[in-house]
Amino acid sequence: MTATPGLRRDAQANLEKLRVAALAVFSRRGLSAPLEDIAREAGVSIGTLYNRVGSREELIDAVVDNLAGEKLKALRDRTLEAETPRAQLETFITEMIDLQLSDPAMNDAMLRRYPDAVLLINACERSMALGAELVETAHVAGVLSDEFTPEDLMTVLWMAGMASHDPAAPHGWRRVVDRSVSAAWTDHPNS
Amino acid sequence: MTATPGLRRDAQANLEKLRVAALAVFSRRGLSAPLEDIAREAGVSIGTLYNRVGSREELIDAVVDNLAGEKLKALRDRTLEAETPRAQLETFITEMIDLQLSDPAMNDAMLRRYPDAVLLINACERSMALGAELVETAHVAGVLSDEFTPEDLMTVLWMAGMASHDPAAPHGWRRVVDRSVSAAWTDHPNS
DNA sequence: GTAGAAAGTGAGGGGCATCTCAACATATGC
DNA sequence: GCATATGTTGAGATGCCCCTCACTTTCTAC
Repeated sequence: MTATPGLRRDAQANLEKLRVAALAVFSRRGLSAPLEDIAREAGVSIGTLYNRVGSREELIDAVVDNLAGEKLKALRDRTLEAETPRAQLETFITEMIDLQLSDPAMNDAMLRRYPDAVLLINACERSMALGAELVETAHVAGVLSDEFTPEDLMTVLWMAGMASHDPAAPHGWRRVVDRSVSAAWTDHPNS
Repeated sequence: MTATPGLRRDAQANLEKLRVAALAVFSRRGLSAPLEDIAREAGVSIGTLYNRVGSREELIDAVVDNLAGEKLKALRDRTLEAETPRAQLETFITEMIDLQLSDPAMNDAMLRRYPDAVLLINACERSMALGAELVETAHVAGVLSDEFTPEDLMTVLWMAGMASHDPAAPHGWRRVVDRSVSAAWTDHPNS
């Protein structure tokens, strides 16, 4: 993809193998998976991993597009397709939670573990900014209580993230999350 | 306290020193504090710690009364002093959250880390059973929506626990927690 | 071809915590 | 007193994971 110039051909290839492996391992086991596993899956030594990417954070950033970027972009698109401010915010929330549920890496991302993975954090911030906009739009449209702030949205998503991969979380966490949002609507479902 | 018979006098004393140290360290740093630190604080070697108590879980259970039992009992008492079902449940919730906020060990306990610390888990279960009763009493009294189940209470407390010692938690988590409860009342504050 | 720069390798060192065990100490019963 | 069962000790083994670096291999430009 992004041919890094001044990199020997084998190094380039290894970097690519590492990207592929990192993507697979991160997606399966989350962003805290042992780097040794990624090197092994790439068919490369741990030393090479460190030669190519200086740290876990850089490795994350090297795969951020496939890891999170695309998914968040798709989420944004589907969100903006919705017709009403309410439907938009609802789409945003449910899809974000689904993402967290289905993808341990996305979950780690949204929870800001690895705050030094700059590109990843940026991608998350952008999504959160969209979320905040949707909240404000809903306020202006008069369909969402002013009591429900953008920060409340962050909280609700944070909670979903924490719950979604904790076996000790109460089974009914989703009820509470859903209700926290649905209680804030001030309209009938189609405005 | 509980003189364990068939234990030599010095061993008995060391066990007591370990209890004291464990209580202090757990309270300060949570139930996952290194056992070496507890041994050091007790003025005893790590080997002795393992001789006296076979594992972290047993050590937790050995101090469970002072660690959680008393506090939970006090909480129960203050809860039952309240005059109305609503006031009782409110007391229970706010005091439980305060406990989690102020005491890392209580937090670990309520979150069921260390599920093998049997006595600790029992103590927590008892508190949770009280919470569930209060919810049901409030239902019967007609002051709490039937939509708010005992499991919702667990969820809310779990969430508070997760948030209270996570620096990455959104600042406004308490808003959402409080609202999840207050939205469920069906009366005016004094029934 | 070949030299020399670039890259690959993986054993090993470091951190952190758990847990063990052979050598050493002491309380207790006779 | 003294034998001995009972305790204590702490260095070191184990388990994870991170990261480095002296040595080997491979590319590539000439």
